[in-house]
Amino acid sequence: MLLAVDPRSSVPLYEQIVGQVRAAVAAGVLSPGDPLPSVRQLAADLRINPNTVAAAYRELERAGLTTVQRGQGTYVAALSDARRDDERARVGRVLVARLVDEARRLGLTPDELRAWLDEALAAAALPTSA
Amino acid sequence: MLLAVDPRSSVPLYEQIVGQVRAAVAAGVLSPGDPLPSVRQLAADLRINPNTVAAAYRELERAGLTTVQRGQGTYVAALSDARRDDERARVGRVLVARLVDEARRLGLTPDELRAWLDEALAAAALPTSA
Amino acid sequence: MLLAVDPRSSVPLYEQIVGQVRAAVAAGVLSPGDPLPSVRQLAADLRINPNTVAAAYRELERAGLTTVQRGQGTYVAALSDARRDDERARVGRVLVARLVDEARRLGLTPDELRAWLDEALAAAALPTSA
Amino acid sequence: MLLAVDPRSSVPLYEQIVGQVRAAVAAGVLSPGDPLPSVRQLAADLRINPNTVAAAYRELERAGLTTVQRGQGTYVAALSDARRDDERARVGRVLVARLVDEARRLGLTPDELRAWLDEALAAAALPTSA
DNA sequence: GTGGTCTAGACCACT
DNA sequence: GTGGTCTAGACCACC
Repeated sequence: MLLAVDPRSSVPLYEQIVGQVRAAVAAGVLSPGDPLPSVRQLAADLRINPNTVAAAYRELERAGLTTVQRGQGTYVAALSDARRDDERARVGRVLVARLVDEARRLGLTPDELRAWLDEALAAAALPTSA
Repeated sequence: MLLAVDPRSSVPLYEQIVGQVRAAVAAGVLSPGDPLPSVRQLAADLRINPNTVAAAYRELERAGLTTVQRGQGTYVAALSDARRDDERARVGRVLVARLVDEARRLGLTPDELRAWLDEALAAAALPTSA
Repeated sequence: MLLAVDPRSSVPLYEQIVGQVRAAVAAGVLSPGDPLPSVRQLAADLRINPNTVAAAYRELERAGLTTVQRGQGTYVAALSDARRDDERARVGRVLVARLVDEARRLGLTPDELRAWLDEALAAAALPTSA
Repeated sequence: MLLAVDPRSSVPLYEQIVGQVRAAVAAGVLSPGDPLPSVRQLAADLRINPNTVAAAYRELERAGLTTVQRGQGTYVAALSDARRDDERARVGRVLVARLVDEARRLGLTPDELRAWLDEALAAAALPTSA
């Protein structure tokens, strides 16, 4: 099971799905031509309404990340390298924005966030360049 | 005028107010015992609905940043103690660690993360110092 | 009443609404800051389900043609001149595509279409340049 | 191979087939009495579902372009008479007039319309001559 | 079987 | 009051 949703999150279910597919495409977990689960199948797996899955798939299709073969199913679209980099950046920005949003609620300061980020990066030993 | 809101922001008006009061307290612009403007006064100044200001004040009170003197008004509460700061830092580090963890899976670089963080902080207009 | 839909058309109701708002914005009938009818009001006027109107408004908002003021309503967004020209071209292309689509079903040829277009343009005496 | 289809086009497969047969008849590539490939043969050639081919043949038969000899196959019908051409032209002119009418309201120029028409014709791959 | 559209009705957050 | 989300269930075109 590639996808999972948290019904208690304040993030809408369909946005959770969109975000996870976006992330999977950006990370290369999903490649062009790969099929997505059918609307009904995914809805059954996630125990949510098919319309909710359909809303997520519609958004992915409009964003150009998937193509729909009528009567066949939904597939990951071919993306140019530049487009895929855009996706990667987009997903990254969303992750960071989520952090900042939560930090705002907690009253954390930018300096604290930057310091903690440097700490965590050092600990995780991420590659220093793309 | 200490406070200002942007009605077109996606951040709820009442959270904008909460965040700015939080920042003012953290920055020492507002000190324990200082009065906040009355709900009606602030609503008139910001040209927003008094209910919205009241919602913000309610959240501040719940968060322990202010105390309400019935019939008198709202005042900045005594600052939370050092233990509360520790807790804040712990939560913050967890949030940042989660971001770094997800970023690693996506192959994002530290430089990208730092740049996006600065972007998001600028957009959110968080207080610039503790 | 600015908007009208044809329930017998094969074009989805929500796309009819989107198309008409797009056209109204491109033609300057709707200007930045103008309010759109509320979702419920328009649904009642058109005698369709509010969800259908909401789907149209959601698409307009994602396309950047409208801004939503939470709790207030939906308004036409400010557009750059370039963006507005893009809209105009987009609407024009949609109109032409609709013609070509119908022509395809009828088995009309490109030469016929071009000849009839020239005829109709001469009859209508459209301005010869923008 | 006379026919080819694009499974990723938004034009239904069966309509692609119908349009191509129509074009072939109009262009004289197919003459009255000529046989069409069998449903199964064409489906195999195009690697699509025989039901889809059958749907296309059904529409051609309904449109009067082909006749079905039970147990024998499908053949191109005798061409429709001059009156049918007149009717076609009448409908075509109405469609074009509608476009020009709407274009005038939007302030579109003849040059733009002609350019977009050429674009759309190229994209739709209509037959290039009657 | 696939996805697409629409209706109906519910609940929510925000103003 | 406003729009946003979700469920349930229907019907459709296409393969």
